[in-house]
Amino acid sequence: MAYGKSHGIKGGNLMSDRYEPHIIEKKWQTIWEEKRVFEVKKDINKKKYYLLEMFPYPSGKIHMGHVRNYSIGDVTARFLKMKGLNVLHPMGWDAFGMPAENAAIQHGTHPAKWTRENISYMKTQLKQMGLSYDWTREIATCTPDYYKWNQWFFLKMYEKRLAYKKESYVNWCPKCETVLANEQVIEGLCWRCDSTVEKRNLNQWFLKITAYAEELLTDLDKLNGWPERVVTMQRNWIGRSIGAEVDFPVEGSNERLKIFTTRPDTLFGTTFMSIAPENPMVEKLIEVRGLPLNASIRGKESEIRRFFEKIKKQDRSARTEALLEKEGVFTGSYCINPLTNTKIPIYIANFVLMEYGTGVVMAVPAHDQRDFEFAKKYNLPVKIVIQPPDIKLNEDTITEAYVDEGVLVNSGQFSGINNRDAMDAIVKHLEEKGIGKKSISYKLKDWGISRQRYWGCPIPIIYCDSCGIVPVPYEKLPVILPEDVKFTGAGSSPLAQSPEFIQTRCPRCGSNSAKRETDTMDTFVDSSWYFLKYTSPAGDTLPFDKDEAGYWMPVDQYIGGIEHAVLHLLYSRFFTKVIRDTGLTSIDEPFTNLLTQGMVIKDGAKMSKSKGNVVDPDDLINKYGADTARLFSLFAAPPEKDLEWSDEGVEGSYRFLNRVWRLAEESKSSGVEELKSKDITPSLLNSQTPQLNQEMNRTIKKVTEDIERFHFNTAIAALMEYLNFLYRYEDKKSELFTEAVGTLVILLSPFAPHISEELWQKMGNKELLANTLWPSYNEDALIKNEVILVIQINGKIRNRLNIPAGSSQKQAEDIAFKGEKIKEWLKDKKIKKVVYVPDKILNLVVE
RNA sequence: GCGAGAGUGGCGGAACUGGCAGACGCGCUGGACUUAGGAUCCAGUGGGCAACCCAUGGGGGUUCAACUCCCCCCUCUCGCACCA
Repeated sequence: MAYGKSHGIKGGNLMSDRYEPHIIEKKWQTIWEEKRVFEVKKDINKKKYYLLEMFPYPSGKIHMGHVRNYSIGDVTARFLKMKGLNVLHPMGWDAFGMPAENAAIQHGTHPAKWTRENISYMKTQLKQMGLSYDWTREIATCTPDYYKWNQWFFLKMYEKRLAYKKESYVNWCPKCETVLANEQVIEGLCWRCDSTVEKRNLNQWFLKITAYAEELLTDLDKLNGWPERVVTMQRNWIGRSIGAEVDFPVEGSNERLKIFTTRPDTLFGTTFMSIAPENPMVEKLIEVRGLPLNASIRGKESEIRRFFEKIKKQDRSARTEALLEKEGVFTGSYCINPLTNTKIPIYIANFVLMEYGTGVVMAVPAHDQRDFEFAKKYNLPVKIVIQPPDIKLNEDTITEAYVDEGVLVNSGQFSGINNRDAMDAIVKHLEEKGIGKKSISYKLKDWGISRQRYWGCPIPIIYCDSCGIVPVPYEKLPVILPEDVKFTGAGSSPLAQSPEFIQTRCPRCGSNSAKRETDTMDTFVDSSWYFLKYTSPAGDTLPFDKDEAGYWMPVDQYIGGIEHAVLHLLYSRFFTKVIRDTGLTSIDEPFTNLLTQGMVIKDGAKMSKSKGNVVDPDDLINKYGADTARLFSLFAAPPEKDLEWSDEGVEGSYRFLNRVWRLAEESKSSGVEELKSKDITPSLLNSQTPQLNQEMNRTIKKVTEDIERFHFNTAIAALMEYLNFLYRYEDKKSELFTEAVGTLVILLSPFAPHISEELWQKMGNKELLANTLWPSYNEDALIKNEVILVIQINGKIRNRLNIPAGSSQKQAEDIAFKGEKIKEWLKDKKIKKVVYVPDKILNLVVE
C-alpha cells in the first residue's frame, strides 16, 4: 500500500504529518455533526436552494452507484452553501419493499428488524462518506409517522374519485400467490421462482393518473431543466393520440362495439372488426351467435376457448412484440359499418390490447399493415379507400398496406377529398349522425397500486357487509401495519392471514363483522411525495407544513438514475399536482432541474453480483478513505455518462490528495499565522508574482464555472493543473504562496471535504472551511500582458510568437513577418488575404 | 422499423459561441534519490525515423480556418416498438 511506508520522512516522530484519511475523516465528521454545520432552517432573508438525491432502498449496504450519486450531490450542496445559499440537503430511506419480506421468508428475520438494521448500517456508511446532509430531517417511509400520510392522501383521492377499485388483468404468479409488476415478469416467468406467470382478473385499487394525463403532458414543456430524453420518454409513455370514437352496431342485437381510431378517414375501408380476447363483450358476441361460453366445450366454441387460454398465457411483452404472428378466431358474430351499412365479421385477435382505446379495432387492411397481414392470413376482403397521387392501387395486387396520404375513393360523399381533410369532415359527419365523436386516447393507464404483500403501507379501506366499501376515517389514521404476523412464503400475504388485523368494526354502521383491506400500496406511492415531507419532517397535523414547503419547494436540483425516467418521476409529478389541488402547495412541478447520472461500469458491464465485478465502497473507503472515493467517482467521467471503474484511476486520485497534503505541509512551515481567503490583494500579488496570481484567479474561475455546470471532472483537472503549477513554483516559503495553497484547499473542499478541512485548520484558520465563503476571482488578474499568437499560412500552423496582448493586426503582422520561418514560407508567395483573430491567430492566405 | 445520443491516443476523458486537437488522469519509457522501489521527484509520450506530412468512425461539401456547421454512409448505446 502506498501509505504502508513513510514518504521519505525518516524517523517516527513526524508520522503525524502523514496524510492519514481515516483519522482526519472521522475527526471532521464528528465536528460537523457536533457543530450542526449542515442543519438548515427556513429563512426568508436568504435565498433557498433545495438539493435532493434519490433516496436509497435499504438493501443492506451502499453500492458504487450510491457513492457516485451522493458525491455528485454533495459537491453541489457544499459549493452552494459556500456561495451563501440556504441549502436544504436531506436524506432518508425508501424503506418498504419486497426484499425485506423475502429476507423474512428465507431467514426468519422480521422485515422491520431487517430494514432497521440495514438503515442503521447504511447510515453509518453515508456518514463515513462525509456527506453534508441535515440528518435531523431523516425520514423512513416504513414508519407510521410517514405512511400515515400515504393513507391520508389515499383518502383524499378516494373522496375526489381519484382512487377507485376495479377488476383488471394483472400478472399473477401461481406459486408466490401474488401480483407482479410488469417489470418483475422476465420472459414470461416469475423473477423469484421461475413459475410461468399468468394473467388473472383481480379486483384492485387504482389511482386515476389519467385524469391528469393532459396536464402531465403539457407541463413537460415547463421542464427546461430536465434532460430532453427523459421528457421524451414521458411524452411517449403518456402517448396521446387524437382520433375518433365510432359505434358499430352488432347485427341481431342491441349491443354496439365502440372503437377508437386515429384514422377516421379510412372508415369506409373497414372490412372486419378485431376485438381483444379479454374484452367483456366477447362473451356477448358469442351469445349473440347462440353459443354461451359456459356451455359444453365442443366444436367452434372450444376453438375459441383454446385460443383464449393461449393468449391469456402470453405475457404482455410477448403480446406487444411487433414480430408476433397475428392470430385470431372468428366469433361468429357480425356488426354493421355505420357509414356503409355493410355487414362485417368480428374476430378475436391476439394483437388487440384491452388496455388501449376501447379494446376493439376497426380493421382496414388496405391502409393498416397489421390488419393487412391478418386479412391475408384469414382470407378477409381488402378494400382500398385512399389512392396515392402517383400510382393506382389494386386490391388484388397490393402486397402491403398503403399508409400514406392520398385521395379518398369508395367513400360515398367523401370520395375525391384529400384524406387529411376527410378526417375532420368524417368526424363531423359522425357527430351529426350521433354515431361517433372526436376523441383523444392515451397509452398511459391508471396506476394499479394494490400489492398482495406485507411490507408496505396498508390501504385504509374497510369492507362492510351492509355498507360496502368504507374508507377509514381520518381520525383513525394510521392503519398500523401489525408486526406480529407469520412469514411462511406460502398462501396469501401475511396480512390476509391475520384475523386480528382483518377483523374490525365498520366505521359507518358499527357492525363487528367488517373486514380490512389486506392489500398494501405499491412502494412508488411512498416515494411520490417524500421530497415534500423533508421540508417539515416533524409535523403531524398535516402531511407537511404549508409554509415550510412554500419556502423550500420546488426541488431546485434532483439527482438520480435514469431508470426512474418514467415511473418514479411521473408518479411524483402526478402526486404534486394532486396535492396542489388539495391546496397544500401551489407548485405545479416538483423538480425544476434533473440530473440523471450514468451507471458505474466495470469490465464493460454494470456492476452486479452475478457478474462478480462489484467494487464494495467499504473496501474502497477502508483502503483510501472517503475523499479518494468521492474524488475518483467525480473525476473519472462527467456525471451523466457511464463511469468505467479503474483501480489505477483510484490510485491516481489518492496520489493527488497526497500531493496536495505534502504541498500544504511544505508551505505551512512558512510561519503564516492565519489566512483570510477574501483578503487576497491583487495589486500586491500582481507586482510580486503576477503569474501565481493569474493562475490562482484562473483556477477559481474555472472551478467555479465548472461546478456550476456539473463538469466536475474538468473542475478537478483544473485543480490538478493548479497543483502542478504550485509544485513547480520556486518560492514556496512566501506568504503569498501560502495564500495560493489556501485557495487550492478551499476549491478542493466540495470534492474532498475532510482533507481540505484538516489542511485549512493546519494553516491556522479558526473558522470551519465548510462555513467559509467561496472565493471570487478578480477579472483584472486574468488579463495577460503577453499572449501566444499562432501564425498560420493557408490554415496550417507555421509559427508561434509571443506578442503583447491586444496588439492590432498591423502590429501582429509586423512581428510575424520578422520571423525567419515565416520569411522562408512566404518566399516567392503573394499574400492574397490576411485573417486576424486578436490575441489568437494570424492566418496568411497565399497563392 | 421509429426516435434520441454517441463515435477523439494504449485506456478514462478535454476542447464555452468554428480559431494551437489530445487539457487532466491512468498506463508506458527514460532519469534522479535509494540497500531496495510497486514510494517520491524530474523529463518524455497520437502516428509516420527528421524538415515535413498524416490524424477526431468513413466519404463528400461550406470556410482563410471544421472534433465543432451541412449532405450521404457505417458502427455502438439508450428509449419506444402491433397503441388502432
